[in-house]
Amino acid sequence: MYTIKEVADMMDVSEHTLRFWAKNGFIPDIERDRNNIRLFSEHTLGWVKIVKCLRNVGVDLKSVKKYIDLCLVGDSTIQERYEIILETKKKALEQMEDLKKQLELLDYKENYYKTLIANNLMDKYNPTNEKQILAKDA
Amino acid sequence: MYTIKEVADMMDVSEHTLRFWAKNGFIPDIERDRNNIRLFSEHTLGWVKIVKCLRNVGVDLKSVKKYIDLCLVGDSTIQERYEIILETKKKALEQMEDLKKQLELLDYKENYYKTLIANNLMDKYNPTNEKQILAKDA
DNA sequence: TTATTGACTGAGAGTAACTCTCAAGCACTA
DNA sequence: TAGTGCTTGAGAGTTACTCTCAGTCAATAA
Repeated sequence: MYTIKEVADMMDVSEHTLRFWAKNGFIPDIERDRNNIRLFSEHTLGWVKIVKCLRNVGVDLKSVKKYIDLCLVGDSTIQERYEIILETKKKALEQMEDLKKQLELLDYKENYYKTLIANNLMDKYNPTNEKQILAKDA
Repeated sequence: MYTIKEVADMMDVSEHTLRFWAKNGFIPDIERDRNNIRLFSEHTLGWVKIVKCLRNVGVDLKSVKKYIDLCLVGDSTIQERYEIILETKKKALEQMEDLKKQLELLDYKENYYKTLIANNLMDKYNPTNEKQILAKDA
Protein backbone atom coordinates (compact mmCIF):
# COMPACT_ATOMS: atom_id res chain seq x y z
CA MET A 1 0.00 0.00 0.00
CA TYR A 2 1.32 3.42 -0.97
CA THR A 3 0.60 6.94 0.25
CA ILE A 4 -0.38 9.63 -2.19
CA LYS A 5 3.12 11.07 -2.00
CA GLU A 6 4.74 7.75 -2.89
CA VAL A 7 2.41 7.32 -5.83
CA ALA A 8 3.08 10.90 -6.94
CA ASP A 9 6.83 10.21 -6.96
CA MET A 10 6.57 6.78 -8.56
CA MET A 11 4.20 7.83 -11.31
CA ASP A 12 5.41 11.36 -11.86
CA VAL A 13 1.98 12.85 -11.28
CA SER A 14 1.47 15.59 -8.68
CA GLU A 15 -0.38 14.88 -5.45
CA HIS A 16 -2.82 17.62 -6.39
CA THR A 17 -3.58 15.92 -9.65
CA LEU A 18 -4.00 12.53 -7.98
CA ARG A 19 -6.49 14.04 -5.52
CA PHE A 20 -8.26 15.77 -8.37
CA TRP A 21 -8.51 12.51 -10.31
CA ALA A 22 -9.59 10.61 -7.22
CA LYS A 23 -12.29 13.12 -6.32
CA ASN A 24 -13.73 12.99 -9.80
CA GLY A 25 -13.94 9.24 -10.13
CA PHE A 26 -10.92 8.54 -12.32
CA ILE A 27 -9.32 6.32 -9.71
CA PRO A 28 -11.89 3.97 -8.15
CA ASP A 29 -11.35 1.80 -5.09
CA ILE A 30 -8.97 3.98 -3.12
CA GLU A 31 -8.88 2.73 0.43
CA ARG A 32 -8.34 4.89 3.53
CA ASP A 33 -6.66 4.15 6.82
CA ARG A 34 -8.18 4.94 10.23
CA ASN A 35 -7.00 8.55 9.83
CA ASN A 36 -8.76 8.94 6.51
CA ILE A 37 -5.48 8.86 4.62
CA ARG A 38 -5.60 7.45 1.10
CA LEU A 39 -3.88 4.11 0.56
CA PHE A 40 -3.12 3.05 -3.00
CA SER A 41 -2.94 -0.67 -3.69
CA GLU A 42 -1.24 -2.27 -6.69
CA HIS A 43 -4.68 -2.62 -8.15
CA THR A 44 -5.32 1.09 -7.72
CA LEU A 45 -2.00 1.89 -9.37
CA GLY A 46 -3.37 0.18 -12.47
CA TRP A 47 -6.07 2.84 -12.66
CA VAL A 48 -3.56 5.62 -12.18
CA LYS A 49 -1.43 4.12 -14.93
CA ILE A 50 -4.18 4.00 -17.50
CA VAL A 51 -5.52 7.47 -16.63
CA LYS A 52 -2.02 8.89 -16.95
CA CYS A 53 -1.52 7.07 -20.22
CA LEU A 54 -4.75 8.33 -21.73
CA ARG A 55 -4.12 11.89 -20.56
CA ASN A 56 -0.55 11.87 -21.89
CA VAL A 57 -1.88 10.91 -25.27
CA GLY A 58 -4.26 13.87 -25.12
CA VAL A 59 -7.55 12.11 -24.35
CA ASP A 60 -9.77 14.59 -22.52
CA LEU A 61 -11.05 13.85 -19.04
CA LYS A 62 -14.60 13.32 -20.24
CA SER A 63 -13.46 10.48 -22.47
CA VAL A 64 -11.17 9.09 -19.80
CA LYS A 65 -14.17 9.02 -17.46
CA LYS A 66 -16.17 7.18 -20.07
CA TYR A 67 -13.47 4.52 -20.36
CA ILE A 68 -13.16 4.12 -16.59
CA ASP A 69 -16.92 3.85 -16.21
CA LEU A 70 -17.02 1.21 -18.94
CA CYS A 71 -14.41 -0.78 -17.05
CA LEU A 72 -16.54 -0.60 -13.94
CA VAL A 73 -19.62 -1.82 -15.76
CA GLY A 74 -17.84 -5.07 -16.60
CA ASP A 75 -17.73 -7.65 -19.33
CA SER A 76 -20.46 -6.27 -21.53
CA THR A 77 -18.29 -3.28 -22.45
CA ILE A 78 -15.19 -5.09 -23.61
CA GLN A 79 -15.79 -4.46 -27.29
CA GLU A 80 -16.37 -0.76 -26.68
CA ARG A 81 -13.24 -0.48 -24.54
CA TYR A 82 -11.25 -2.25 -27.21
CA GLU A 83 -12.35 0.34 -29.75
CA ILE A 84 -11.42 3.19 -27.43
CA ILE A 85 -7.94 1.71 -27.02
CA LEU A 86 -7.55 1.38 -30.79
CA GLU A 87 -8.68 4.96 -31.29
CA THR A 88 -6.27 6.14 -28.62
CA LYS A 89 -3.41 4.23 -30.19
CA LYS A 90 -4.14 5.97 -33.46
CA LYS A 91 -3.96 9.34 -31.71
CA ALA A 92 -0.69 8.39 -30.08
CA LEU A 93 0.86 7.36 -33.39
CA GLU A 94 -0.27 10.62 -34.98
CA GLN A 95 1.41 12.47 -32.16
CA MET A 96 4.60 10.55 -32.82
CA GLU A 97 4.54 11.66 -36.44
CA ASP A 98 3.90 15.22 -35.37
CA LEU A 99 6.76 15.16 -32.89
CA LYS A 100 9.07 13.82 -35.57
CA LYS A 101 8.17 16.75 -37.82
CA GLN A 102 8.77 19.25 -35.05
CA LEU A 103 12.12 17.61 -34.38
CA GLU A 104 13.09 18.14 -38.01
CA LEU A 105 12.47 21.85 -37.65
CA LEU A 106 14.38 21.93 -34.37
CA ASP A 107 17.28 20.06 -35.99
CA TYR A 108 17.28 22.55 -38.78
CA LYS A 109 17.33 25.49 -36.38
CA GLU A 110 20.07 23.85 -34.36
CA ASN A 111 22.28 23.53 -37.40
CA TYR A 112 21.44 27.00 -38.56
CA TYR A 113 22.48 28.56 -35.26
CA LYS A 114 25.47 26.27 -34.98
CA THR A 115 26.73 27.42 -38.34
CA LEU A 116 26.11 31.05 -37.47
CA ILE A 117 28.02 30.71 -34.25
CA ALA A 118 30.88 28.80 -35.88
CA ASN A 119 31.25 31.36 -38.63
CA ASN A 120 30.32 34.29 -36.47
CA LEU A 121 27.75 35.19 -39.07
CA MET A 122 24.68 37.39 -38.72
CA ASP A 123 21.03 36.71 -39.40
CA LYS A 124 19.99 40.31 -39.37
CA TYR A 125 17.70 40.14 -42.35
CA ASN A 126 16.18 36.80 -41.63
CA PRO A 127 15.02 36.40 -38.03
CA THR A 128 12.90 33.34 -38.68
CA ASN A 129 15.29 31.75 -41.17
CA GLU A 130 12.29 31.71 -43.43
CA LYS A 131 13.99 31.35 -46.76
CA GLN A 132 16.11 28.42 -45.71
CA ILE A 133 13.20 26.58 -44.15
CA LEU A 134 11.02 26.99 -47.19
CA ALA A 135 13.86 26.07 -49.49
CA LYS A 136 14.30 22.92 -47.50
CA ASP A 137 10.59 22.17 -47.39
CA ALA A 138 10.17 22.81 -51.07
CA MET B 1 -0.08 36.49 -49.05
CA TYR B 2 -2.55 34.35 -47.13
CA THR B 3 -5.67 35.14 -45.14
CA ILE B 4 -5.99 33.93 -41.59
CA LYS B 5 -8.32 31.17 -42.75
CA GLU B 6 -5.83 29.90 -45.31
CA VAL B 7 -3.08 29.87 -42.72
CA ALA B 8 -5.35 28.10 -40.25
CA ASP B 9 -6.04 25.35 -42.80
CA MET B 10 -2.45 25.07 -43.99
CA MET B 11 -0.92 24.96 -40.54
CA ASP B 12 -3.67 23.14 -38.71
CA VAL B 13 -4.02 25.88 -36.11
CA SER B 14 -7.40 27.48 -35.44
CA GLU B 15 -8.13 31.04 -36.54
CA HIS B 16 -8.88 31.85 -32.92
CA THR B 17 -5.48 30.65 -31.85
CA LEU B 18 -3.74 32.56 -34.64
CA ARG B 19 -5.50 35.75 -33.56
CA PHE B 20 -4.60 35.02 -29.97
CA TRP B 21 -0.96 34.51 -30.90
CA ALA B 22 -0.92 37.58 -33.10
CA LYS B 23 -2.49 39.80 -30.46
CA ASN B 24 0.07 38.72 -27.89
CA GLY B 25 3.16 39.25 -29.98
CA PHE B 26 3.97 35.68 -31.00
CA ILE B 27 3.63 36.45 -34.68
CA PRO B 28 5.36 39.73 -35.54
CA ASP B 29 5.09 41.60 -38.82
CA ILE B 30 1.55 40.70 -39.80
CA GLU B 31 0.45 43.09 -42.52
CA ARG B 32 -3.11 44.28 -43.09
CA ASP B 33 -4.99 45.17 -46.25
CA ARG B 34 -7.04 48.37 -46.69
CA ASN B 35 -9.93 46.68 -44.84
CA ASN B 36 -7.76 45.87 -41.86
CA ILE B 37 -7.68 42.19 -42.76
CA ARG B 38 -4.57 40.27 -41.71
CA LEU B 39 -2.29 39.15 -44.54
CA PHE B 40 0.31 36.49 -43.78
CA SER B 41 3.47 36.51 -45.89
CA GLU B 42 5.82 33.54 -46.30
CA HIS B 43 8.04 35.29 -43.80
CA THR B 44 5.19 35.48 -41.30
CA LEU B 45 4.46 31.79 -41.81
CA GLY B 46 7.95 31.14 -40.48
CA TRP B 47 6.92 32.64 -37.18
CA VAL B 48 3.74 30.62 -37.08
CA LYS B 49 5.74 27.50 -37.79
CA ILE B 50 8.21 27.99 -34.95
CA VAL B 51 5.50 29.02 -32.47
CA LYS B 52 3.48 25.97 -33.38
CA CYS B 53 6.55 23.79 -33.10
CA LEU B 54 7.50 25.08 -29.67
CA ARG B 55 3.93 24.80 -28.39
CA ASN B 56 3.55 21.26 -29.72
CA VAL B 57 6.63 20.27 -27.81
CA GLY B 58 5.08 21.73 -24.67
CA VAL B 59 7.02 24.97 -24.32
CA ASP B 60 4.81 27.43 -22.45
CA LEU B 61 3.82 30.72 -24.01
CA LYS B 62 6.02 32.74 -21.72
CA SER B 63 9.09 30.90 -22.98
CA VAL B 64 7.89 31.07 -26.57
CA LYS B 65 7.58 34.83 -26.13
CA LYS B 66 11.11 34.96 -24.83
CA TYR B 67 12.42 33.14 -27.88
CA ILE B 68 10.47 35.35 -30.28
CA ASP B 69 11.68 38.49 -28.55
CA LEU B 70 15.27 37.23 -28.71
CA CYS B 71 14.85 36.73 -32.45
CA LEU B 72 13.64 40.29 -32.77
CA VAL B 73 16.59 41.67 -30.85
CA GLY B 74 18.96 40.28 -33.47
CA ASP B 75 22.44 38.86 -33.76
CA SER B 76 23.52 39.32 -30.18
CA THR B 77 21.08 36.67 -29.03
CA ILE B 78 22.10 33.84 -31.33
CA GLN B 79 23.90 31.88 -28.64
CA GLU B 80 20.95 32.12 -26.29
CA ARG B 81 18.51 31.07 -28.99
CA TYR B 82 20.73 28.14 -29.84
CA GLU B 83 20.56 26.97 -26.25
CA ILE B 84 16.79 27.30 -26.19
CA ILE B 85 16.55 25.16 -29.29
CA LEU B 86 18.82 22.52 -27.75
CA GLU B 87 16.76 22.53 -24.59
CA THR B 88 13.57 22.22 -26.58
CA LYS B 89 14.98 19.34 -28.60
CA LYS B 90 15.75 17.56 -25.37
CA LYS B 91 12.17 18.01 -24.23
CA ALA B 92 10.88 16.72 -27.54
CA LEU B 93 13.04 13.60 -27.32
CA GLU B 94 11.82 12.96 -23.78
CA GLN B 95 8.28 13.21 -25.02
CA MET B 96 9.07 10.66 -27.69
CA GLU B 97 10.26 8.24 -25.04
CA ASP B 98 7.18 8.89 -22.98
CA LEU B 99 4.88 8.33 -25.92
CA LYS B 100 6.64 5.06 -26.68
CA LYS B 101 5.99 3.89 -23.13
CA GLN B 102 2.33 4.83 -23.33
CA LEU B 103 2.10 2.97 -26.62
CA GLU B 104 3.43 -0.16 -24.94
CA LEU B 105 0.61 -0.02 -22.41
CA LEU B 106 -1.93 0.61 -25.16
CA ASP B 107 -0.54 -2.32 -27.15
CA TYR B 108 -0.85 -4.48 -24.10
CA LYS B 109 -4.45 -3.42 -23.53
CA GLU B 110 -5.24 -3.97 -27.18
CA ASN B 111 -3.99 -7.54 -27.05
CA TYR B 112 -5.70 -8.16 -23.77
CA TYR B 113 -9.08 -7.09 -25.10
CA LYS B 114 -8.49 -8.82 -28.41
CA THR B 115 -7.85 -12.09 -26.63
CA LEU B 116 -10.89 -11.62 -24.43
CA ILE B 117 -13.06 -10.96 -27.43
CA ALA B 118 -11.62 -13.87 -29.40
CA ASN B 119 -12.12 -16.30 -26.54
CA ASN B 120 -15.28 -14.69 -25.31
CA LEU B 121 -13.70 -14.55 -21.89
CA MET B 122 -14.55 -12.33 -18.95
CA ASP B 123 -12.48 -9.88 -16.95
CA LYS B 124 -14.88 -9.60 -14.09
CA TYR B 125 -12.34 -9.75 -11.32
CA ASN B 126 -9.73 -7.63 -12.96
CA PRO B 127 -11.08 -4.43 -14.45
CA THR B 128 -7.71 -2.74 -14.89
CA ASN B 129 -5.85 -5.87 -15.98
CA GLU B 130 -3.56 -4.99 -13.15
CA LYS B 131 -2.05 -8.39 -12.53
CA GLN B 132 -1.07 -8.93 -16.12
CA ILE B 133 0.43 -5.49 -16.49
CA LEU B 134 2.48 -5.85 -13.37
CA ALA B 135 3.53 -9.34 -14.33
CA LYS B 136 4.76 -7.96 -17.60
CA ASP B 137 6.49 -4.98 -16.00
CA ALA B 138 8.08 -7.10 -13.33
C1' DT C 1 3.78 17.07 29.04
C1' DT C 2 3.78 20.29 25.91
C1' DA C 3 5.23 21.90 21.56
C1' DT C 4 6.29 21.62 17.09
C1' DT C 5 7.02 19.21 12.92
C1' DG C 6 5.30 17.18 8.96
C1' DA C 7 1.99 14.57 6.17
C1' DC C 8 -2.46 14.65 5.16
C1' DT C 9 -7.44 16.52 4.49
C1' DG C 10 -11.34 19.19 1.65
C1' DA C 11 -12.83 23.46 -0.20
C1' DG C 12 -12.17 26.68 -3.16
C1' DA C 13 -9.45 30.36 -5.58
C1' DG C 14 -6.15 31.04 -9.36
C1' DT C 15 -3.91 30.03 -13.88
C1' DA C 16 -2.61 28.85 -18.80
C1' DA C 17 -3.95 28.57 -23.12
C1' DC C 18 -7.04 28.35 -25.59
C1' DT C 19 -12.07 28.33 -27.43
C1' DC C 20 -16.23 30.31 -28.27
C1' DT C 21 -19.82 33.98 -28.74
C1' DC C 22 -21.16 38.19 -30.27
C1' DA C 23 -22.08 42.50 -32.57
C1' DA C 24 -20.33 45.09 -36.24
C1' DG C 25 -17.85 46.13 -40.78
C1' DC C 26 -17.13 45.32 -45.51
C1' DA C 27 -17.55 43.09 -50.25
C1' DC C 28 -19.50 40.33 -53.44
C1' DT C 29 -23.67 38.22 -55.68
C1' DA C 30 -28.70 37.42 -57.15
C1' DT D 1 -30.67 46.15 -52.01
C1' DA D 2 -30.98 42.48 -49.47
C1' DG D 3 -28.61 38.67 -48.23
C1' DT D 4 -24.46 35.75 -47.67
C1' DG D 5 -20.04 35.13 -46.17
C1' DC D 6 -15.81 36.37 -44.30
C1' DT D 7 -13.52 39.31 -41.34
C1' DT D 8 -12.73 42.18 -37.00
C1' DG D 9 -11.94 43.04 -31.61
C1' DA D 10 -13.67 42.45 -27.10
C1' DG D 11 -14.66 39.63 -23.77
C1' DA D 12 -16.90 35.55 -21.59
C1' DG D 13 -16.38 30.53 -20.95
C1' DT D 14 -13.85 26.05 -20.59
C1' DT D 15 -10.51 22.45 -19.41
C1' DA D 16 -7.45 20.52 -16.51
C1' DC D 17 -4.96 21.34 -13.59
C1' DT D 18 -2.24 24.01 -9.75
C1' DC D 19 -1.99 26.35 -5.67
C1' DT D 20 -3.40 28.28 -1.10
C1' DC D 21 -5.34 27.77 3.15
C1' DA D 22 -7.17 26.48 7.45
C1' DG D 23 -7.55 22.48 9.97
C1' DT D 24 -6.75 17.35 11.70
C1' DC D 25 -3.78 13.98 13.40
C1' DA D 26 0.41 11.31 14.95
C1' DA D 27 5.03 11.18 16.12
C1' DT D 28 9.13 13.10 17.77
C1' DA D 29 11.93 16.70 20.53
C1' DA D 30 12.50 19.41 24.80
